[in-house]
Amino acid sequence: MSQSERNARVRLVDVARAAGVSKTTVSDALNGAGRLPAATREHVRQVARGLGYRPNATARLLRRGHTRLLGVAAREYVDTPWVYADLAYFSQLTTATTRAALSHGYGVVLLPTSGPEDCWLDMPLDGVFVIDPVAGDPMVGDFLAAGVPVVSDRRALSEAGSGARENGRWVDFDYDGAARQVFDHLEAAGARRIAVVAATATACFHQRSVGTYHDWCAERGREPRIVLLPSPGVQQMLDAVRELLAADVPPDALVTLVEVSPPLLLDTIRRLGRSVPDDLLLVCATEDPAASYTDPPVTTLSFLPGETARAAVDLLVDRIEGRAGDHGRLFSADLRIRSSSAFPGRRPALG
Amino acid sequence: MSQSERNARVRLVDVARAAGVSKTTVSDALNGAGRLPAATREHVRQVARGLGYRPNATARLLRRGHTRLLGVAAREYVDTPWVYADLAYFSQLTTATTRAALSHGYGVVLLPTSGPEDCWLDMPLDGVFVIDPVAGDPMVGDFLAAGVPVVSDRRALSEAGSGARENGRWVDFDYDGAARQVFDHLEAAGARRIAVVAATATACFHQRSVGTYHDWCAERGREPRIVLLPSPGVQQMLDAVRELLAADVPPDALVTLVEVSPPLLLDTIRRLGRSVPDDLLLVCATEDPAASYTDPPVTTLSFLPGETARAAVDLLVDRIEGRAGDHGRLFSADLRIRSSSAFPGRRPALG
DNA sequence: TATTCGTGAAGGAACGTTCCTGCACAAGGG
DNA sequence: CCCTTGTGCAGGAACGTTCCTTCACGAATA
Repeated sequence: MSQSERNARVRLVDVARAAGVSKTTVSDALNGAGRLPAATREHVRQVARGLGYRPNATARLLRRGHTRLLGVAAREYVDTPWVYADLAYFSQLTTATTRAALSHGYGVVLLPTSGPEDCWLDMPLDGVFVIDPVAGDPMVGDFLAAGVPVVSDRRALSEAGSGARENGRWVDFDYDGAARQVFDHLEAAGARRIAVVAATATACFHQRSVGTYHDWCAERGREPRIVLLPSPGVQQMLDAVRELLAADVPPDALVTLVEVSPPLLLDTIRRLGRSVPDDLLLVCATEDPAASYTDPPVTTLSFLPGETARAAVDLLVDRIEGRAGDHGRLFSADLRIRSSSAFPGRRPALG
Repeated sequence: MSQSERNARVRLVDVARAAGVSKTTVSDALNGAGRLPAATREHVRQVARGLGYRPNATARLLRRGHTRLLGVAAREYVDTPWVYADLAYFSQLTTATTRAALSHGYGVVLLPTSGPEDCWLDMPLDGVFVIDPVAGDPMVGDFLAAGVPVVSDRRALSEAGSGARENGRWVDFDYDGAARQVFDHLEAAGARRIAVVAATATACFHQRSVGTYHDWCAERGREPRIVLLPSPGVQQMLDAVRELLAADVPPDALVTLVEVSPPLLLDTIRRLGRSVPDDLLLVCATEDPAASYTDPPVTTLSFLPGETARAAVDLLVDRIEGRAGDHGRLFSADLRIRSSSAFPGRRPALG
């Protein structure tokens, strides 16, 4: 008795027995369905409340066929000692994804990026948003094969093959265009020796931006100046900047592709005896709102985590709920020009 | 035919039929259970692979009785237009929770903090971490009543009543002690006019710290100086600091309880013509690692999101998996003293 | 030769819901 | 008085697994 009492949750049939009705009646009464007189409905509810009945979520799910749960995984930095969510971009992306999902009535599951093979398939998901998949990502293929709708980038979906056309949707970025926008702007502002700080990750954003930078330099016969960080981290980042500025012919413009606190970077540059924008133009790829409150305000390149997440979730939910909709969305990064990247006298309109 | 073909996922029985065996055999073959000769096992696996069979996660869950899914909800800012996850503390807390959960083999669901009543009970969770519950929080009570183990703070659990002793575990903070530590430190460093910036949220950390500040001032016959922000936000925060420093008799120490970028705050103070720590001692409650890289480095009060999350998840998983374990953990905030809060000549040992 | 034993595999209950089908009964129309 | 219609509710299938029980059969033992 004490055994069954201890861990036996009260079920629908228990309520039915106690109320002297069938389980159909209980289910209908609690869900507001069926043809029941108010009296019966109320009576059943009383009994259910009295017994402390709570429906079993899993059983409901099985019956209903959907879980209203969306998975999110940032794959780019799989198997690194540090965690993607520590980066502002991913943090904002997951936050925005959560918000968007909730507005559609979906919960969000943060997925393991590593673990036993196929372990992600154990989660009862209605759809998945795979952020920055690695090349030939098995996760994308696994979910598509399991019939779970996926939003990821276009390349990953086409790699995954069959099932992708049916269940895959994509959200892509024009990384090349974004990088060129930055370099063109700096050149127009007078920069001739642009330096770039990026990370050596598999991060396709970094890889492609660095590639674009090489192309851009080659087209102009310039020498590329790049520092590649093995890992993100405040100290590594600042050290890289110190090293760059200590060169015999220091750069006259700096582009940071790795996340760094803009006011901190500005502070560091100041301590090195340089002045922004007089000695050095500065553009930061960052999501930190602090950039617009510094002196001078810092020009930023944002990858619009909020918009991206919203689009991804909309695409996913349309697919899940069987509505027609776009097959993908192409985003362009948002370059917000501020004083840190305009030489005095030729500042752009935007202060 | 095309209808059933289109959306009918291949099930265990389909594999069984195709392989000419029973579902038991298929289940055993795929799960490595039962007494099967290697030949049969391999044959079944071939057929399953050929049909593209993927087990249904929900059905498994129902059978197994557990989902290996943990819920996380930050309740403090329920029904505010902005989202808790935008704050560094909560962001780090959820990240750390995710990491800890994954290390135990659990996924994490970010829960809606608002929505139709009881909507959180629709999620198939093995346990829940309710961060900063509001007074008389229904979420804590609902989960406990549904037999779902909960980790939250001690007060919320005792309010929730029955079921709490059995299924509840707690993680508490010594807010009062932390606040006193800060004020005592500033007084020892020579401060006589301490100002505090906090938020008017239901945030128990802010409420209690402000209360402690009042007590602390009363004990010394000092006049409390407090600015309460209606909402967090970079602009509001900086405006509050400007207002404080513009007073006829400006404060000689500043304690910020709301999240703000330390280098940005320092920058703002500098632009107001004040110097840290000469004119103003500074202590920030923040999780931003940038604090130690500024000039001067900023004294911080951290609420140890990493440790808190790890402890909460350990407590939860112990309970779920039926292991004995602690009933709770009390944390004390981590005051890391740096140069920003030491008058020249009486700097503490820690640089 | 009759009995045990171990192996290989099938059948079916169970998990806890939802929902389709159907029955009994009362009221109303012909 | 019979047939229809509608109401109130019960029974049971289904969702797709896992796993307990049973069973057949060939080999080894008495």
